[in-house]
Amino acid sequence: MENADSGRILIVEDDERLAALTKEYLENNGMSAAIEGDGAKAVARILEEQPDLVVLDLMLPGEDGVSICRRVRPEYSGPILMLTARTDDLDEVLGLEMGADDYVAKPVRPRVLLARIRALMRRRLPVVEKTEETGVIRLTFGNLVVDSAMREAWLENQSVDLTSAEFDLLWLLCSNAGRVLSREEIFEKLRGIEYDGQDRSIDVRVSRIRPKIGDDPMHPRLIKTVRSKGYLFVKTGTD
Amino acid sequence: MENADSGRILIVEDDERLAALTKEYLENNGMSAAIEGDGAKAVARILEEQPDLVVLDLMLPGEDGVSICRRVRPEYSGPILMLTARTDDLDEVLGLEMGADDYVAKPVRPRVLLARIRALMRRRLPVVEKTEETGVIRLTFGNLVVDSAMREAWLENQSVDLTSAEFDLLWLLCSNAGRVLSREEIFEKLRGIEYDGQDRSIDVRVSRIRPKIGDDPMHPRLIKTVRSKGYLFVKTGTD
DNA sequence: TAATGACTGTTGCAATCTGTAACCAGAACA
DNA sequence: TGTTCTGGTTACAGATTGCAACAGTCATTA
Repeated sequence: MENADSGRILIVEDDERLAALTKEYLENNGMSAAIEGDGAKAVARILEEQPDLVVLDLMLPGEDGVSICRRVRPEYSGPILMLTARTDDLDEVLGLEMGADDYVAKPVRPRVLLARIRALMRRRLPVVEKTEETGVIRLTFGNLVVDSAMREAWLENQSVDLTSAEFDLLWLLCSNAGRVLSREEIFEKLRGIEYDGQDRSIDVRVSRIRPKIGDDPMHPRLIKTVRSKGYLFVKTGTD
Repeated sequence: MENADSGRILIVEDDERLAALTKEYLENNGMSAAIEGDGAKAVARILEEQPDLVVLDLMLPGEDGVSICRRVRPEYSGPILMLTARTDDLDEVLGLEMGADDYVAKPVRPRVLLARIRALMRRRLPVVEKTEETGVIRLTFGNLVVDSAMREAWLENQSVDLTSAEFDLLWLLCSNAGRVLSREEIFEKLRGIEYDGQDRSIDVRVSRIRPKIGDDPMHPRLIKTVRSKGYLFVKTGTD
C-alpha cells in the first residue's frame, strides 16, 4: 500500500524554485524526489538512476524535453510526465508522438500534479480487481449499522435515508475503516475511472452523507477529513 | 434447558471467564447457551449439535475462527457471529470470504451482543425448495413466498394477484436475490432482446409489482433501485 | 362481428438524484 | 502578512426514476 506512494521521482526542471517546491510537496506526500536542472545531464541521469517516474519540463536549457524523451525511451520504460509552460504548446506537443505518458500545462496546482503522478504510477501496478463482495455483509460502528446486502444503513435503529451513490461511498469508507482512502482510490473503486485531481464530487457526497449519519462536519466522529490525503472512516467500539 | 423459542447458542471462546460471563448473561435473558473452548473440537460440535446460533471467537487455540467457519459452513446453515479481539483484525477478516453473518469487535458489551444475537436470530434467511428435474421451485423471503412451478406468490399467506409479466420479473429478481440485475440483463432474460438504453417498461413493471408485494416505493425493503445500475432483490431481511 | 376487459408497452411529467461550478473560510506556506 | 491550497457548502442543470395516463394487442363473449 505504502510503496505505491513511495516511488522515486526525478524532476527535470530548470526553475529551481518551482522544482524545490514540487519536490517538497511530493515528499510531504510520501514520495521521494530528486531534481535535475540541466537538460543535457538529464538523459544520463534517467538512464542511470532509472527512477520510478520522471517529471519533465518541456522547455529546458541544454536540451529540450521532447528530445530528452526521445533519446531516453529506448532504455527507460517508466512513466514520463511532461510539463509545458503555456497551454498553446500543449497542442503542438500532443500532435507529436514522443513517448511521454501524460501532459500537464503549467501552472500546475500541486494537488493536480500529485493526482496525475499517482495515476501514472498506479498504471504500472498489477491490477488486482476484487469485486467478489459476497463476504462481508454488515458492519456496525457504535449506533451506526451498515448492511451491504440490504443496501441500507441504520442510526439508532432508525433507517437512514441514503441515496444510491451515498450508500456506495459510505460502504466503501466503512468497509475500509481505519484506513485513509484517497480520492484516487475512491474514484477507481466507485466509478472505475481515474481521478483528475480537481473533481469535487466526492467531497460533495461526503458532505451530504455526514449529516445523515449524525456527523458534525466541523467535528466529525465517523468520517474524518485527512487533508491532502482523503477521507477516513473512524473505527469505533461496539456500543 | 432447551427452549425452542429462545434458541440454543454455542459460544466458541477460549477465555473461560469471558465465556462464562457471556453464557450467564444470555441465559438470564432467556436463551440457552453452551461453551466450547477448544477450536479443534468446535467443528465437530457445531455439526453435531446444530445450534441455532454460533458465537465464534476469531482467535482460538487449536483452530482459528476463520478456518472453523469455512469448514463448518457446508453442513451448518445457521447464523454465525464472529468476534474479533482487536478492531485491527477486522480489516483482515473483512477481506476474506468466510461466511459469517455478523462481525463484532471486542470488547463487546453484553447488551450489545444480545442485541446482535437477537437480530441474527430474527433474520429470515431465504428458504429454497427445489426438485431434481426443474431446479429451484419455491423461494421464501420472510412473509413472501414465490413459487415458480405454480407461478404464484403469497404475502402473509394471501395470494398476490400478479400478472404474467409481473410474475416473470419478480421471479427473475428474487431468484437472483442479493445481486443487482441490470436492465440489459433483465431484458435479455425476459424477452431475449437487447436493451436499447431508454426503454422504461421494466421500471413500470417494478412500480406495478412493488405495491403488490407490500413494498413502499420510497423506502422499498425488497426490491431496491440501484441508480444507473438496475434493481436488487434484497436477500436477507430483518424484521 | 363487435364489444369487452385484461394485460402490457409507450409516453410524458414530476420528483429525485448527482455531478459541476462557484463561493467562502480555514489552513498552510512563503 | 498576503498568497495559495484545500475542503465545506450551496445553487443549479442534466440524468435518472416513479408513475399515471394512454394506446395497442389479444382472448373471450354476446
